[in-house]
Amino acid sequence: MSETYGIPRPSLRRLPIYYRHLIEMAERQVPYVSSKDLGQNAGVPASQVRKDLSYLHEYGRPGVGYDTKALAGYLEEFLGLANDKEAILVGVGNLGRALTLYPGFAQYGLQIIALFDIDPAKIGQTVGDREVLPMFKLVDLARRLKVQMGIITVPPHAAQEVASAMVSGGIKVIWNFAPCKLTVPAEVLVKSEDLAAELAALSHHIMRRSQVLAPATE
Amino acid sequence: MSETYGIPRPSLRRLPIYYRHLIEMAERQVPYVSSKDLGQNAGVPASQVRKDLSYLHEYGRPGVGYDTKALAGYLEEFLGLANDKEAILVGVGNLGRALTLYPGFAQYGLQIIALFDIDPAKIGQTVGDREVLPMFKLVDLARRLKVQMGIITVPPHAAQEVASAMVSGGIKVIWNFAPCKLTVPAEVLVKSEDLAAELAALSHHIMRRSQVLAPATE
DNA sequence: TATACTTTGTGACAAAAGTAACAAACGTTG
DNA sequence: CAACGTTTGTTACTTTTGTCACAAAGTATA
Ligand SMILES: NC(=O)c1ccc[n+]([C@@H]2O[C@H](COP(=O)([O-])OP(=O)(O)OC[C@H]3O[C@@H](n4cnc5c(N)ncnc54)[C@H](O)[C@@H]3O)[C@@H](O)[C@H]2O)c1
Ligand SMILES: NC(=O)c1ccc[n+]([C@@H]2O[C@H](COP(=O)([O-])OP(=O)(O)OC[C@H]3O[C@@H](n4cnc5c(N)ncnc54)[C@H](O)[C@@H]3O)[C@@H](O)[C@H]2O)c1
Repeated sequence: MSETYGIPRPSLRRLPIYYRHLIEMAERQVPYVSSKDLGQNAGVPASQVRKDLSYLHEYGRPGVGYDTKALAGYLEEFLGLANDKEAILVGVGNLGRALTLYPGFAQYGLQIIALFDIDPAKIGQTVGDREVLPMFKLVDLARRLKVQMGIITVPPHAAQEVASAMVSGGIKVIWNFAPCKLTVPAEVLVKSEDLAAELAALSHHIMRRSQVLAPATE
Repeated sequence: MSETYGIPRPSLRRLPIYYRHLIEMAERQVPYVSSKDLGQNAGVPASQVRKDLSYLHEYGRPGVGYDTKALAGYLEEFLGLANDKEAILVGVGNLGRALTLYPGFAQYGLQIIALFDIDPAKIGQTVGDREVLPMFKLVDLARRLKVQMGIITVPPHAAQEVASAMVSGGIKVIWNFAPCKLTVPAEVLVKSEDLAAELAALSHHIMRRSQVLAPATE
């Protein structure tokens, strides 16, 4: 069962897309949004949208659509976007810096409250108001501040040790950008973002595409 | 049918993970790798690995496993990782810079051959040996060099116009990091990496987790 | 060679996800 | 208010994906 307290995983992952469209529509003062609308924006059929929303228990009005603000508010609550979520980020390299400086995450309630690195040259530097701290402070800080999320942007060979430190610090959710497998206790959730793997899958498409399109002899 | 020339999409996306483990094992001179091994590394059951590999037509040896180098080589060919794929990247901000400077993509055959931005302050700058070019050069350059992939790392409000320019330049595959929907002709493949949406889905888990774990009264 | 292990490939089955269809609900228009 | 178009919630169905189980194929050992 890949369910997550009642809602299938693929549905859950579509909700933020709907949410984003609703916010946009709310800004434009559009009072109602239809499943057709939401579907076109998300690239899924309207029936899919209705099914996804039926897992939640917020209802729309036949002939009209969904109340824009009400549904946006409900999704915000369901996804916990209004709740503040505090995170630490380890590995202040190019990617870590980009994630730290990205303002979009704050709109979803994420606060990156501390940065860590092993490189003495980086420790003490400031990135977006936050100072880069040495690794030995990680476990204690995470524990003291009850940090909810850990973001890993170190090279893969260092990722496991960072993950273990986060676990020691009581962190229960890890967002991992290093291309490797992490071993953690069962109660810890690891979500990996493997961009290189996505690229490799895309690479296959590019090949097949040029094969199909180039020798147009047939 | 979400098949991709015979192989289901989820299987295709697991292949790079297997590939990575095989490369590691090859470096350690391990001659054979079993489906159990591959599965543990990828976080899927061994039967899943065998099924995925059965879509390709490279076979393993019962009682032994898969020939490490042979399978790695076959996956490399199947995924087209050895083929050079030329890409342009538009939007040399924090994320664009990180992607440009990341050496890992080159291992998968990706060459980012040109950078573009609209900001006069960035045009002419150099990022990892590549000069940032003005937007008006995009279409012509893409067409002349038969660029295969476009990478979009501009703010969402600018993404559609960039995508359209890429299409005009004959680009057939777009890797989009802006959190928005892109409308392109059917023959163009868009793969979107929506990190904020992933975060929002994670946010839901964090909420549910703290609810389940904190009030342990029941 | 016989026997005791491993491990593969696959076909049958189970679960999950997506699609389509439609009655019921609603608004609008004349 | 009746007729018509729109849109919902849900059910039934199809397709896709994942899991399991096992015969067959291989290795190792005595
Ligand atoms: N940059 C990208 O576009 C990109 C794309 C895909 C994947 N990734 C992955 O993301 C991760 C980070 O990539 P990057 O480009 O930012 O790398 P980077 O080399 O720029 O940064 C890595 C940082 O981690 C620090 N670090 C190394 N070992 C550490 C340790 N044991 N503890 C704490 N800090 C440590 C380094 O000092 C450095 O600051 C890598 O795993 C990479 O494979 C990056
Ligand atoms: N940085 C992150 O961690 C992160 C995370 C999730 C999503 N994103 C998305 O990735 C994209 C880039 O993020 P970023 O943090 O690098 O932003 P950024 O503001 O640092 O960089 C954006 C760049 O795009 C350029 N640009 C703007 N309009 C343009 C146009 N019309 N044509 C060409 N170039 C243009 C800007 O000059 C700037 O250099 C955004 O869409 C953002 O939402 C970023």
